[in-house]
Amino acid sequence: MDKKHGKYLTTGEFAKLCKVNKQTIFYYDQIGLLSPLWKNEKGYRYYSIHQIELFFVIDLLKELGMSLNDIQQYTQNKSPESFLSLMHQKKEEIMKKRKEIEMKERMIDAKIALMEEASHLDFQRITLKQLPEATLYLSKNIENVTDEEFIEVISDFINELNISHLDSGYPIGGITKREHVMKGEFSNYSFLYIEQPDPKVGYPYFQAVKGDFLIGYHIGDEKTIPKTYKRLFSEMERLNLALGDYVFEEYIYDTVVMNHKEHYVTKIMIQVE
Amino acid sequence: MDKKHGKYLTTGEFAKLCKVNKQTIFYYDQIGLLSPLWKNEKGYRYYSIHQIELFFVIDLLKELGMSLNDIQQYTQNKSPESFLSLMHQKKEEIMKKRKEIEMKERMIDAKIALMEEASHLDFQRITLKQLPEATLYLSKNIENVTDEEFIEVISDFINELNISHLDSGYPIGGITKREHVMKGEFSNYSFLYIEQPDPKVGYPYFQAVKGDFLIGYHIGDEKTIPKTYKRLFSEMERLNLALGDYVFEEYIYDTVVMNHKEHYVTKIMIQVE
DNA sequence: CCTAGTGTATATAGTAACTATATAGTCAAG
DNA sequence: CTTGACTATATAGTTACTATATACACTAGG
Repeated sequence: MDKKHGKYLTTGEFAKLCKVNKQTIFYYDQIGLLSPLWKNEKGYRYYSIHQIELFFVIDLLKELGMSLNDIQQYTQNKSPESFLSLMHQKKEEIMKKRKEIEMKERMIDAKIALMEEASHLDFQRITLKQLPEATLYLSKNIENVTDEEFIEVISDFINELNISHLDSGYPIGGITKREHVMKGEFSNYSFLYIEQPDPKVGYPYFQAVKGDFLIGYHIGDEKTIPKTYKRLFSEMERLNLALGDYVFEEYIYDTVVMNHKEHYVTKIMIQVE
Repeated sequence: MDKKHGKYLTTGEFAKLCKVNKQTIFYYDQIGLLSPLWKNEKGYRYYSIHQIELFFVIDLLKELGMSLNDIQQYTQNKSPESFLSLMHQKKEEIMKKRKEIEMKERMIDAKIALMEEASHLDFQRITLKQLPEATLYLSKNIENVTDEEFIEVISDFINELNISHLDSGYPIGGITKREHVMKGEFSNYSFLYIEQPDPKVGYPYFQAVKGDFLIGYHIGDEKTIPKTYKRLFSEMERLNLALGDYVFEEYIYDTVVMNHKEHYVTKIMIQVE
C-alpha cells in the first residue's frame, strides 16, 4: 500500500506514532540507525509513513535483546534473505523468552497462592492433617556433608532448577529422616526439595505419598528451632502418635517478605503414625 | 528449610549462584539494595544462602520493568501484605507482557511465511488466480482525504493495531474501489487493511469473499505504478476479463528488507469477472 | 617462611540507550 | 507583529551495569 499523498511526518508526529520520546528519534538519526527520508534547508526532518514499519522491526529486534549497534549492522546491508534468516534466528529466541515469561508467571501465581494461604494461618496452633500426594524434585543427598559440600550441592540444585525450568515458585524445603530427628539433629537434612504442582516429564522425582502429618510453625531464627520441635513432640505424645519416616521443613516467611529474622516463619511437617 | 551449616558465601560464590557479574553484587550492596549478612574486619562480604531468594525476587521485578530504586523502596519496607499486593500487580503486568511476546512471535511467524512465499515468486509473471476468503481489519474510509487527514487516519489505524493486538505481521495493504481505478486514480485508496489469519472476536471485520484475481507485481518506486497497471489492463483485455469491485495492493519488499526504492515490490491484486 | 596464584577490596572511568535541559531558530494564527 | 507551539543542536545527566587499575588477603607448594 501507499499513497499519492505527499505529506511527510515531522519528528514529533513520527515519534508519537512510534510511541517514543522525540529525542529517541533524533538519537536514532544521529547514530544512523533510522534517518528521515529527507531534511529541508532548515534542518527539519521528514519521515515517510512507511518508515514506521522499519521502526517496528527495530523495536522488535531491540526487545529480543539485540543492541542498536547490531541492529544497525543488519540495516546497513539488508536483503530479503538476510531478513529471513534473522527472523528464523529470532523465532528461536522469542520462543525461549516466552517460555521464561510463562515460568515467571507460574512463579508469581505460586507466590500469590502461598502468601494468601499463609495469611489465614494461626502460627500458634499445632494441627494434625492428612496431606495429599505430592511430587517433589530433590537435590543430591546432603546428610553429614561439610559446609563446602553443602554450598556446592545447593548451588547445583539451584542451577538445575534454573536451567531445567523447575523453579515452580514454591519454597525450597528440607527433608530430615526419622533417624536424624530421633538424635535431635533437626537440621541434618537428607535432601532439599521443591514441590512441582504440575511436573514436567523426563525428570526424576520423589513421590511423597499421602499420610498423616503433625503441622506446627516455628517463629524466629532457626537457631531456636529445637524449642518448637520439643513442643511438637509433646503434642505427639499427648495424641499418642509415633514419628514417621520423614520430617519436612519449609519457609513460609523469609528474607523476601520480612526485615528481621525474629519474624521468619518455618513450617514443620512431621510424618506420624 | 535451612542448615546448621555455618558457611556463608563470598561475593564471588554468591555472584556465580545468581549468574551475574561480581561487580553487580558490589553495586547492589553499594546502593543498599542487597547487602551481605555481615562483613568481616577486612571488609570481606558474606552472604547467606537464603539471600539468593531475595535476589531472585529482585531479578523478577527487574525483568518486569521495575527500576532498582523502586525495588529498593519495596525492600526497605517489606511485609507479607505488601509482597502479596506487589505480586498481584505484577501478575497483571506479566500477563500483558506474555500477550505482547505471543503477538510478536506470531508476527515473526508471519514475516517468515511472507518472505518464504516471496522467494518463490516470479515478479515478471502476471497470473490469474482464485483467492480464498480472507478476514481483513479495515481503517476508516480514506477516499479523497487531505494529507493531514490521511496521516491522522493511518496513525489511528496503527494505534488501534497496537492497543488491540491486531498487528498480525502481515503487510498493511490498500483497497481501491473500481470507480477510482477506472478514473486512473490508482492510489486513491478507500481503506487500509491488514489480514487477520486467526481473527479475534469482538472486532468489526471486512470479509473479503473468494473470487478471481489477476495478480501482478510492481517493481520500483510507486510513483511509476501506473505503468504496471497498464500492463495488467492489457493482460485483462487479452483474457477478456472485466474489472471487479476492488483492487488490493500490498508491499512485498519494502524499507524493511531493501535499501533502495527501486527494489521495492508491490503486489497488485485486481478483482476480475 | 616465602612466594605464586587466586581471591578480595575500593576507586574510578567507560558504556548503552536513552532523557532532560538550555538555547535558539521557524512558523501559523490571531 | 507578537504569541505559542513547534523545530533544531549541544550538552549534561541517568540507570544499571561493566571494565580497569591498584592494593590487600588467603592458601598451597617448595
